[in-house]
Amino acid sequence: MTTLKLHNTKTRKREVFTPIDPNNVRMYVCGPTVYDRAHLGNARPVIVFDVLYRLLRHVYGADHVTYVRNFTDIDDKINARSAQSGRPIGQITDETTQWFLDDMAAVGALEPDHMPRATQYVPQMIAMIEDLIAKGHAYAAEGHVLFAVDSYKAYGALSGRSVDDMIAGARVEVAPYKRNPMDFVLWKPSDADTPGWDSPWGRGRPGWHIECSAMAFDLLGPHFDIHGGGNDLMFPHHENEIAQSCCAHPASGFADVWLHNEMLQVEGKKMSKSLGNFFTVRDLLDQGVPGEVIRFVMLSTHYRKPMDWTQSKREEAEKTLRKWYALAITQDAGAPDDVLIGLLADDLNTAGAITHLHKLAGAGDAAGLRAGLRMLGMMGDLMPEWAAQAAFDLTDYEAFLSDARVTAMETKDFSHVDRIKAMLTHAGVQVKMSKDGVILTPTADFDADKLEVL
RNA sequence: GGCGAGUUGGCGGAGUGGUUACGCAGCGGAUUGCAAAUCCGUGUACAGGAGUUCGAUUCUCCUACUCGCCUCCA
Repeated sequence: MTTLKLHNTKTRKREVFTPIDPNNVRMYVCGPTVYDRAHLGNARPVIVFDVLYRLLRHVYGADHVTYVRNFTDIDDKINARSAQSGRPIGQITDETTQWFLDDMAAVGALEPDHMPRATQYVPQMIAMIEDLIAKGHAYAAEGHVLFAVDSYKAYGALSGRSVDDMIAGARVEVAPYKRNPMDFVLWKPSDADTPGWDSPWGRGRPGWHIECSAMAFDLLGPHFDIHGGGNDLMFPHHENEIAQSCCAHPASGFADVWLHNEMLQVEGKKMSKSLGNFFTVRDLLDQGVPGEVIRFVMLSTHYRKPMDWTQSKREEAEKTLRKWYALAITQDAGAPDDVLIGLLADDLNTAGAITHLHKLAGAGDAAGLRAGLRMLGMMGDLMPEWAAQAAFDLTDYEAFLSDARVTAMETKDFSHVDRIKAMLTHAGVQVKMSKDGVILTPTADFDADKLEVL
């Protein structure tokens, strides 16, 4: 069996992965808060953990992996969006959830086995909060319930911070009802205009962190294998999840392995609305960037390194995929080879895997290339339309150019041929002329309108 | 200030205690009416300093720089 190694944030080491139960390898990844389109950065963890999901299924069997990714549909950002737009919350979250699923499918992500929504797990959250209060790890105050960080000695272990350091950092919300400034909210009261559920502490809504703890517990149990997410979630979200779950289920240990992907940048800078380089996955798709190109670019950088989205990477990825698909389509996929699996098993070396695909392509191994592409979640059973050679019927132009060329061969006057060629090139058509004839291929820049001058 | 990640050739990006990936671009050649495409060949790198070692880009320490988090942002 393949030995899987993963970099565990908890220990800051690359460790051999040993599943708790090889017949049911369990993974939880923090999903989106559904209030708007997913931006490109949101796609990174989805794609990274999708590769891990595929790898786990490959190693342990498709029926022996349980992957959970939640939808956070209770959140003050959603409430704010509703108040501002006047639209009902349910409408916003339903719509946004579907957008997310559509966009992630477009970048080749498989759907997880379970996609729980926070709104469906409020009773479990309340039960967990009650349990934490009963065990002395939480307290109710002024309609809130707060987690007492002093009650959990290991608080801060994941992110390497001590409570004292964090208080020294001083940017914590101080509230009169908090015993310790670092205590965080498990439950908070809702006014009449805010969504709320009845609870022992009055009508209110859960805090963000308890949502994930409760859903993970309900679907995966108190002790499971892998918990993933972006490294910006490490603190406070994941730290708080650990505190809640470990205190509610002291003997369990929660997740064995913590995986965090690095952030995404755009042309060397953090993506932000103020810099004007903010865009969504849908924006790219609408611009005609194929989902597989997005996926390819994402996978070309190791998940624990900052990944820079640039125009040149996008173009290079598209060029490479076109070339590979043309070769891979000629044969059915075999099984992915051991070298490729070995690379992925080594802490998800997707960049190394792509290099390996370059080698397979260079060797003309169509079946191997196709299997490798499939393993990485690219190229299904059919040639993707965007990469197909004949996206536009150029046969008339081929005949036209070919005739002109035959004439030119006799007259030795190639000026007419050169003019036609220049126009075709200008329209984004690749012109290949050889002894065998003329072949026209549309490129990424193909623009049919520019052909009309002919 | 605290915590963490990173710094590899023109660009992107792996990896390794000794033999200098890979892709793109470049250069040379084959081919071509000219090109393109293709094929063949080819140059350039491990932030700086100290240490460990027979030997370090790879291990340890220090410095510099970059980035992220410390505010319910993946």
